[in-house]
Amino acid sequence: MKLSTRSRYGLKAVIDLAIAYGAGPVSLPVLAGSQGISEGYLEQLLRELKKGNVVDTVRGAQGGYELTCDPAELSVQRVLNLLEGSTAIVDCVGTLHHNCTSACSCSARPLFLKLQTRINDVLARTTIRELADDYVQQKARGIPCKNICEKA
Amino acid sequence: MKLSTRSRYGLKAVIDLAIAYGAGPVSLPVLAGSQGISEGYLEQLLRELKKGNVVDTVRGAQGGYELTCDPAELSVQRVLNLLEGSTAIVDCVGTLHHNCTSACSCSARPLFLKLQTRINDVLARTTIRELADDYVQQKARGIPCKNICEKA
DNA sequence: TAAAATCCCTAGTAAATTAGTTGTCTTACG
DNA sequence: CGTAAGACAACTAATTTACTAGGGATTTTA
Repeated sequence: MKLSTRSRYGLKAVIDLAIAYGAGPVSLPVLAGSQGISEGYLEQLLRELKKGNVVDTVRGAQGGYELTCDPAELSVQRVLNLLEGSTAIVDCVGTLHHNCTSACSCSARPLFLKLQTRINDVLARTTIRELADDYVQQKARGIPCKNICEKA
Repeated sequence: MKLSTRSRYGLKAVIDLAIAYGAGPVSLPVLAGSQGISEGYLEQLLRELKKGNVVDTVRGAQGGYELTCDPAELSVQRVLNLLEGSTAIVDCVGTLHHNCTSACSCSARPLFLKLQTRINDVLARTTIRELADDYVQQKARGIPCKNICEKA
């Protein structure tokens, strides 16, 4: 059930781009530096997002990445689908072809369907803009860290 | 985001045990045969469930596995937590210790928390009894397979 | 009491996935 | 032209997943 680092890194990069939306492209070194990860790895993720038409690129000096649309119009679902390949928890409830020959007689399928519906609901309703706004506001208010960062 | 086969096999085995609840233990060969998987593999999963006190065992001939409690009192969450180790989508929203040092300044954390809440909600509210009942009824009515099993 | 049916446990392994790294090429700005 | 950027492919290392193998312990039953 874990979300891959691909998804986590990629999603955060998209949020960074949302914050910079309208202010010109952001370069890979800046995006990677913001998360402290390698440029090579993040580049792969951004390329997937470009293929999916979520980001656009500007080559050459002063170039970089930028969102193709307003963050308010961009759902988390769309982003994660590109990064993760699919957001289905089991193949037999995904939108694409599946290869479970016993889906109809599967005792756990009702659960899977219910779970998937709830997950899709959150992912489809949540926009990148919301996440970016939350983040900016949180930073502005300087909310202190309470018990969250403690290691066990 | 995928659920492992551990979870799928293990969960289905628990549903099988729920259907047989009160009628004596069910042996490993029967449980494994029901899903067409190897006994050795399923045994590992059942052992985890035993450790977690979800199933009990009876050794020797006519022995097998049985649920320790009424399926109506058994949540899917408890079962999956044992099989999957944790049902957290990212470590920083799990109940156990996590090692993300920047959880407090993480731009995607609000999403993760919301998602996890919805997932936990479904998992905690859904009982094994419900799944078993659904399954038994579906079988009894002989609902035909509509478009679900077609391969793409 | 011996044989058969069960669960118990550890260790190993093969395949797949994840998480990267490296290096070369292309494009554009100044 | 030189430098700052992205584009792309290929390779690798580490981890996780999904098993398999095989012997041991316990209980029933003939």
